[in-house]
Amino acid sequence: MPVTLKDVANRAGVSTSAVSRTFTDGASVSEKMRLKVEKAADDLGYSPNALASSLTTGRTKLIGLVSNNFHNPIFLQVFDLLTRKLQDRGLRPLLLNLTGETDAKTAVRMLQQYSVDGAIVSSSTLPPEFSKSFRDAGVPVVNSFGRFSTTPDVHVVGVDNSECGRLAARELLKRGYKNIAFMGGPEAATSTQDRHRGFLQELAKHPEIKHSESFATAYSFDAGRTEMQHRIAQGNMPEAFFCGDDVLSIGALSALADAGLRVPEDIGVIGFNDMEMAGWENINLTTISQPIDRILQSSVDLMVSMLTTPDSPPEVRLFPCQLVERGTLRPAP
Amino acid sequence: MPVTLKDVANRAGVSTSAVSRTFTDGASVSEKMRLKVEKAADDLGYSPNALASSLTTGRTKLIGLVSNNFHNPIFLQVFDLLTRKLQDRGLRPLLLNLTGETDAKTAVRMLQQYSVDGAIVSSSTLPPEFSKSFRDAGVPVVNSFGRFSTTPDVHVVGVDNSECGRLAARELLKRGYKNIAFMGGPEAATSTQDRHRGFLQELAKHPEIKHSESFATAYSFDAGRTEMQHRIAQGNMPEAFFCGDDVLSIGALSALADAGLRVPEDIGVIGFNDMEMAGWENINLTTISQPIDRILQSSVDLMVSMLTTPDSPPEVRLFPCQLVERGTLRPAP
DNA sequence: ATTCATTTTGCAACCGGTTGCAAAAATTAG
DNA sequence: CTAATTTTTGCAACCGGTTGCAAAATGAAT
Repeated sequence: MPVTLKDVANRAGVSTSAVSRTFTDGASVSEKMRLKVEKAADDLGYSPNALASSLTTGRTKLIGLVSNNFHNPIFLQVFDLLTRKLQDRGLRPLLLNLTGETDAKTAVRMLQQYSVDGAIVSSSTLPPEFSKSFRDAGVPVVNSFGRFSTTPDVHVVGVDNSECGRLAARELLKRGYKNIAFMGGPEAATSTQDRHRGFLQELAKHPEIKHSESFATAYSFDAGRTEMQHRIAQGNMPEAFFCGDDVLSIGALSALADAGLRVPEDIGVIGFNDMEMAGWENINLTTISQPIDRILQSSVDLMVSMLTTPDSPPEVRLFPCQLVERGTLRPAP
Repeated sequence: MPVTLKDVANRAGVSTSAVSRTFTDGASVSEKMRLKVEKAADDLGYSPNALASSLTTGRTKLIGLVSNNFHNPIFLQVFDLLTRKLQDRGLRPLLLNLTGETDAKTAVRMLQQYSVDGAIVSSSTLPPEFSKSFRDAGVPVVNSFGRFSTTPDVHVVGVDNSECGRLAARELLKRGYKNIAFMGGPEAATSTQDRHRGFLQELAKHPEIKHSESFATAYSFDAGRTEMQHRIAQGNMPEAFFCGDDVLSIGALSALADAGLRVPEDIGVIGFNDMEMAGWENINLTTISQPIDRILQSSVDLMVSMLTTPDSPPEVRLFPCQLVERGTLRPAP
C-alpha cells in the first residue's frame, strides 16, 4: 500500500540510490536528477520511511520522553513545550510513562527496543538510577528538573533548588517576618531536601529568627491542606510559610481560610513553581517561578548537541528562579 | 555496540531463524532450542529491535498520540491514562503535538514516516479533517473526546455532549431556578455547540423558564472571569449558570466573588469536567464528570481491535456523564 | 580531438530482523 | 528395522532504505 523508494525509482526510471540521495541532504545529485525524482515522488505521494533508514544510519530521530509525573499541572506545560521543541528539531518524542515503575531494567528495554537516539528524563522525583541505566545502555540522556551534582552521571538541567530555598528565606526576612516555617513536600524528594537546606542556610545567618519545618506527604492539594490543618491545630503558628510547591500552597491557603486566618494579614504564604493557577485572581499566590521554557530549551539543545557530538562530559545547567510577587505575602515594611 | 540477532545466533551456535523464532510467539521451536537461545540471549543482554522487525512484519506497535490540547489540566490525566493503557498492551505512544498546526498533510506525513500502526486523536477541538486524513492515509484512527455523528468517518469515543447539556438544564430546573444561563466556551468548538443544543432542547419543554446564553473566548480561567464580569456589568443577572468547562466556571466564580455575589446563595454555578481542582475545598464546584477512564479504556480497546481486525466499520461509543454534587448549586427545594 | 580531473550514477552489499520452503531430525506406524 | 508422518531447523530472499566503490558522464585543459 504505502509508496516505497523503489516505486519512485521505477517511475522516474532511475536507480534507487538516486532516489535515496535526493532525500538525504549533502548527497551528490545533479539538479536534473533531483527534479526528475522529486516529480516522481510528488506524483506518487512518497515519504521516506524513517524506520527503514534508521537501520543503516543508526539514527531514528526518536527521543524517549521519560517521566513519572503526570499529576502536577506544570507538567502539561512541560510536555507541550518539550514536544514542540523536539518537533521543531525534526525529532519525535516517544513517551515513556514510568508511573509506578520501579525497575530500571525494563525501562531501558522499552527504550532500546525502539532504538531511541536519546532520552530526556523529565522528573524531579524519578530516582537517578534510571538516568544512569539509560546512559549505561548507551542512550544519551538529559535529565530535566534533575538534582544538582558536582559529579553528574548525565547532563542535568534545572534550577538550583537550594538557592531557591535561600531566595524564599531572604524574601520572608526582607518583609520583616520573625517566625517563619518551611512546609516541604515528601521528605524523600531531593527537590524538597535541597530547598530546605538552602532555607536553613540563609536562616543560619539570622539566629534571631525563629523557624520550624514540616513535610506534607505528597505534592498535592490535600496533603498541603492536611498539613496546614495540623499546624493550626498544634497552635503556636509562625507568621509565614514557604511551601515547597504551589499545589501545596493552595491546599494550605484553603486550610487557613477555613480557620478564619487572613492572608497576608495574619499569615504569609509563598509558594514554588508559579503554576498557571497561582496567577488566578482568586488565588493570587506569591511564589517563585522556574524558567521552564529556558530549562526545556536548554534540555533539547543539549540533546541535539549530544547527537552531533557524542561523548561530551556531563554538564549541569542551572537557571535562576525568580520571585513572582502577588498577594499572599505582606509588603516589606 | 548493541547486541543483534546474529550475535545471539553465533553464541548459541544456531541459525538466525532459530533465534528469531524463539522471540516470536507461535513459531515452531523445540524446547531445547528455546532454552539454548534464551541462555545466549540472556548472557548477551539481547533485546530484539522492534524497528527492524517492523520492516518485515509491517507492524511497529507504535501508536500516534495526537493532540493539540496542552492547556486544560484534564489532559494531563488523559496522557497519563492513555500512555499507561497503551504500554500495558505492548504499544508505544508516539506523541504528536498539533498545537498551531493547520495542515493535515504535514500531520499525516509525520505519522507515516514512522509508520505508526494507528493514531489516537485526543482532542475536542481538533478539526475532524485531521482524523479523516489519517484514515485516508491508511492509518487506523480512534477519535477520543470527539463529536457524535450518525455517519462517523472514524471510531469516536466520548460523551454525548448534548445529553450533558440536557442533564445540566434538568438539574438547574430541579433546584427551582427560573432564570438560567448557558456560558459556553468558544462558539466554534463542537463540544460547546452540542452542550448548548442539549441545554436548549431541555428548556424547550419548559417555556416558562427564562434563559440566556453567552460564550467565552476560550476554555480558560481568564475567559470565564472576563465573560462573567461582562454579565455582571450588564446587570439583569440570571439565577444560575451552566458553564461549558470547569476552568471557565472557576474564572466565573472568581468574578462573582469579586462582585460580592455569594455562591450558591445569590447565584448558582454548575461546571463541566470535574477536574481535580473542582473538588478542592476552596472551590467545591458542583459539576458534571466525564468518565475519562472508561473513555480511554474504550479508545485503546477499539484501537487494539482495529489492529487485529482491520476494516471494521467506524463505531461511536458514548458514555454517560454524571452529576457531581458539591457546593455551588442550591439544594432542590 | 585527446587527456585528465571531477562529478554523477548505478551496482551490490548491508542494516537487523522475518518467513516460505525444503532438507534434516525426530516421532509414529507398520 | 524400514517407511511414512510430523516437527524442527537452516537456507536464502526479502522488508525499505543507505552507502562504498567503480563505471559512466561531464567538463576543463591542452
